[in-house]
Amino acid sequence: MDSPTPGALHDAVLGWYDDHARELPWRGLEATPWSVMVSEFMLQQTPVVRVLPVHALWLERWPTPADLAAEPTGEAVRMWGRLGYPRRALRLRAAATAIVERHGGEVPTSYDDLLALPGVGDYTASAIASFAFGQRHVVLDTNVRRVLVRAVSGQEFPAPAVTRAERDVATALLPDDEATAATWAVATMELGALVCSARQPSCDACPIAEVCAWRGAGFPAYDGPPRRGQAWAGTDRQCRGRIMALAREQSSVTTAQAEAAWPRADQRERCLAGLVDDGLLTQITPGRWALPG
DNA sequence: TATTCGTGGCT
DNA sequence: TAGCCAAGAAT
Repeated sequence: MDSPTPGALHDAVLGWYDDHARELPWRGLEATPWSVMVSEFMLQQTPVVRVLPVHALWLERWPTPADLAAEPTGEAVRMWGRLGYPRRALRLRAAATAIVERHGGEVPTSYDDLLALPGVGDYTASAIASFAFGQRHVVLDTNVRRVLVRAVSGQEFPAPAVTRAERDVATALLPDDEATAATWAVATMELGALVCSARQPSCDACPIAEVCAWRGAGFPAYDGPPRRGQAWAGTDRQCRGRIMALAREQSSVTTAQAEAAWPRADQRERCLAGLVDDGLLTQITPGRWALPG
């Protein structure tokens, strides 16, 4: 099978996106850079359907970075709800503060300035620069990585961490034109999210199925290094989650409530101390904790 | 580079 | 049903 020309690949994916893109609040002409930025923080490791209602609440309450920066960190954590990884709420508020202090309250437009913000790594900086400002960047998230490794390399799943080869492939495929590159980035992500999914890809609905190397090779199973699952039962994360759920629901958490939520003493105390150390909780009196005010 | 860090739906 | 997985970042 001949390799497709980049132009043909672009046309197929961009055409598919034009017909099948979801209408999301952080897309479209009315979306501000701040709305895009909030969405990118929330979408880190969290599905779109769960982000939608929380994103709406945040943008209604804090329509600008300055609005969020003016609030106590505990309010950000409470409004984060059950999205998970609540340190993202702290980082988003810290990023808002940095935007006020360093960028006059406007979300910075350059990749380097974005990358310097708390909670912003390579993916998020590229995504904001591309989606909010229409710039040309390689945007390598889990969806794009899966699409490219399947279509180009013929493997079911990408390696645990981004490889040089992956980035080279993504760079080579990035359209030259700035606006087209930005649409390409969101289109390849959308293709991975809606069609080229991890478990049950809908190859019959895929615009590049005919040139997909993985499909062409007969869908060989992943044979790379084992991908570590995330342990949950009995972990500190579960313990921390229980305590944070109490803190969000109530004005404070007592020792007795924490004991009821997590009987194992040494782990409970370690997690409480860790949450305080992370800035997610404050010990307001001996034996009583609350979200930071 | 390998771990850690929430939450919940899906198969 | 018990994993697997979801627009990652920080350390």
